[in-house]
Amino acid sequence: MTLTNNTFIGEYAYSLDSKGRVNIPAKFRQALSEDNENTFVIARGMDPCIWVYPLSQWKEIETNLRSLSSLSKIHRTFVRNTARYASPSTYDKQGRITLTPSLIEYAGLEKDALIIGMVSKMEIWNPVQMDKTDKETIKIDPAAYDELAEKIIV
Amino acid sequence: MTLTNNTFIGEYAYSLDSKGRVNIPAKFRQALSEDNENTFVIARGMDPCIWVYPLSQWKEIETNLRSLSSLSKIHRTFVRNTARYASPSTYDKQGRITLTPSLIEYAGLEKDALIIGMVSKMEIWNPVQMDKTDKETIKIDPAAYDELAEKIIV
DNA sequence: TAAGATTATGGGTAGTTGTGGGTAATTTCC
DNA sequence: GGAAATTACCCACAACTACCCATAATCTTA
Repeated sequence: MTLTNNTFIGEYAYSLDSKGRVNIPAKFRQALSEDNENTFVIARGMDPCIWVYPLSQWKEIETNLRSLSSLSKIHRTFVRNTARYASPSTYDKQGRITLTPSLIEYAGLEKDALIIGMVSKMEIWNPVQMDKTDKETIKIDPAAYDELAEKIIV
Repeated sequence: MTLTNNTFIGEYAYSLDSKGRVNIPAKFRQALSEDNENTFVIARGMDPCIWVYPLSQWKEIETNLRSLSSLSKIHRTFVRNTARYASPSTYDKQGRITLTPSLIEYAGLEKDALIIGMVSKMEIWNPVQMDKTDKETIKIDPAAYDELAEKIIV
């Protein structure tokens, strides 16, 4: 099956092994374009989860970060928080990446890992935390949500 | 007969086999344009059913999703909810696509599957659920319904 | 109406994928 | 500089999925 380059959709349940490795879904690996050199960049998500970017996507973020001024405190803080916990990770012959202890702790990962395709990147969640976040979603303004749906969904 | 490209109308009754496969009506396969590479994208419908998009149609949705910002919580939630349950599925030599267990459960599918043409996409229903939903339709505001009908029907 | 083509459904098999663990190379720290 | 810990790379196996073939029912067409 042909997938769009560097596009990730779907949900996958995998497990984290004792060495801190998780599988990257085969479909996601196949979607990676050549210039990514089998490498992802893992970082803190805005939600309590890990964000996983294809290398090429992360490079664009780096370019954007470069353009921010070090004179502005809010810019400095933003750059620091973004760059600080980011780390490249190449997948092994079995298709697994190794997560850093710091990110595992941040996302509260234990045995189970839920990998979610977010189109331009993917997220790794503790399923328990994902459930909790799902339930909070109900509190989101339904009018704003519907408005979005109307714009996006065919 | 030649149908308009990527346009689906009519209703078909098929069965779901033990491997989670359903037939795509031959007419619908014939209506698919070449650039779809014999592939559909299945996703959660707004009603308790499965939505089936031609690949090209889904790509438009993906493009729209890409334009949303990860800094906005409601945008993130929307992207996640949309992409999470979506999955590409190419039909096999017999014209069947494989549904994911998650979507089968969501739509409450058992043995029978009702495939409904929705013009730009199709829907897969459990016939029992479809009946139930039909009966609830009566509760829809008849004035609003008529107003729509006047706009659309020649 | 009869023969051929197409369509719907079932099941087998080879290749792929997910998961665990082992070993060698590298790094860290005293 | 050497021991301990960490990391990167490799192999093995079980489970699953995609692909293939078979058959029966239906439709098409001459």
